[in-house]
Amino acid sequence: MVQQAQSTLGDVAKAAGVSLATASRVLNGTASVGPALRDRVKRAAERLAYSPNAHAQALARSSSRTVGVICHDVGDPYFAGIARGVMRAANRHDLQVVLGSTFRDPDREAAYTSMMRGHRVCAMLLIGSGFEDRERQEGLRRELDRYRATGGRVAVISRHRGLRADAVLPENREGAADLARALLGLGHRRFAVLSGPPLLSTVVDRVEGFLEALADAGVTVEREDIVEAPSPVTAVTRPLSGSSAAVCAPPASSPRPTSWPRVRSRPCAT
Amino acid sequence: MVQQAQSTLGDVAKAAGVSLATASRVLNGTASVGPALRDRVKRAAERLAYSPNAHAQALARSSSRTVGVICHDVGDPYFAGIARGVMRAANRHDLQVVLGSTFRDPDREAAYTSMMRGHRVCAMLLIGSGFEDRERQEGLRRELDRYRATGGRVAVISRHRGLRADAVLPENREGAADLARALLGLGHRRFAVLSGPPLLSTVVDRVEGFLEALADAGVTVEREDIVEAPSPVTAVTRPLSGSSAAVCAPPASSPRPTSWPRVRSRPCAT
DNA sequence: CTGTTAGCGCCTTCAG
DNA sequence: CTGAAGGCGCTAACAG
Repeated sequence: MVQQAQSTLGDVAKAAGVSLATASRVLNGTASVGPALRDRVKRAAERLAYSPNAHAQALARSSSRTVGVICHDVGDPYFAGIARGVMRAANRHDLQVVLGSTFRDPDREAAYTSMMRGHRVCAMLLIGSGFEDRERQEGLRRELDRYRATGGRVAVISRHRGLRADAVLPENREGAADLARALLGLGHRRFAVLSGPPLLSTVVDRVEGFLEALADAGVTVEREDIVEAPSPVTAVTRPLSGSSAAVCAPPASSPRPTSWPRVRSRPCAT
Repeated sequence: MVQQAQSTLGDVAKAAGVSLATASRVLNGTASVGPALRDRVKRAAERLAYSPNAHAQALARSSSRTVGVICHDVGDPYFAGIARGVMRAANRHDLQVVLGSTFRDPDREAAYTSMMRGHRVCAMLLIGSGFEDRERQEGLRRELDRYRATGGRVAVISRHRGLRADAVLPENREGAADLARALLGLGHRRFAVLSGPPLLSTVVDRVEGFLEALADAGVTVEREDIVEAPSPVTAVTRPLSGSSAAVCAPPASSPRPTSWPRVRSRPCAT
């Protein structure tokens, strides 16, 4: 099979015997064009199997209707569920979506953000726990600030540490504290904590909230009774989210108890 | 906050006191540049928070490392799982992914394919059952053929009807037939079929396979005993895949029995 | 209404 | 090793 070249607007215009501008106009409905010409253009476009080059358009218009979505892992039901909502919204608003799965690698996350900045996405959505990594976190903040400085919008879910952005935040710390208090109320006094990888902020938050609430009641947990699962639990049919092994908060992907998680929506001052 | 303009390669070049070409070269590592200039360019780029415009690049290079993925619904564990694998592969090969969820709307599917053609993705992946719709199916075929004619690669999962493309195909018909025979072997003689929406090819295939196997044994199913769930079953915590209500094949998202599904991988002659 | 003409931001020969 | 210039495909003023 021969690799034909994609036909361009110029080709269409020529084939229709009109100017480039006219062709562009009818194909975009930008301005009214005589029925005769319009018809010829449309016919030519169809005949040449014309498909407007989105890059050229984006460049010429210097804008594009695409948003970037970055999550830890679309395969995770938690993220998949959110992604689903994003896709529905995208459909509704006729937006394109470029997706990134970091697989919980902070470097990959950084790579994605800059790649999306390069793509000039009009908005960026970061979903999932941040990382406990001073330097990288700082780098991310800078990158996002640059992005916002040139008109980009960024929103985050479940991460807040030093990111100036619209955010929806599950109250991990509070939720874990509630759990601790509930357990205390039941009369328990000795605890062990099975937590997730401590490089995830959400994990740290939950453990801290849990321990603090205990501490307030004069209960302490032995260091050795806090065990950290090095990575998401995968010994199940479907991978669970990063912190699913944390006993101090239900897995994000489990059915949401009536009162959990409490979510705080924090708009970002522009 | 003021909406600053993104700085361009030109800006960087000017700030570094070099030509556009040189700036381009150091930023792309395309050719060797004197250490002095190289340093000035890099510094300028950093200072200006330069981010190469991907669209401009794609246009100039007339190529881009992005692939398109279209599925029925990323929120569905079945598709989420596949998407996960796609993302991993994309990461490995440094490919960008633009994602589409059709929510089982054939029109939206068509919109996505042409949108991705416009984006000049280097490959397109269609995941999930096709639709039983002569006309639309034909339209899709034409669109994909045009895409392939200009160098595009297309692969499909779980759909075959008249699409010339690399494919991995679960053997719905055969699997359903197997099930029927197994049931017959158990001594059953009266059947009812709870199936999915009949506009999905996979559903039709399964039902047909099931009924045919029964027919071969001289067993028929009353028309009224074949009930079609109009849409995917959603009365569960997580949405199941389109055909999950079909009794003649396990839901795609359920743990895979040792011997199911049988998958056929059909490479596409180029 | 229709055509001409600049760019959009970057890459890439082609000379020097 | 470095710079100048043409072009990628399309849009958006401007003139007719």
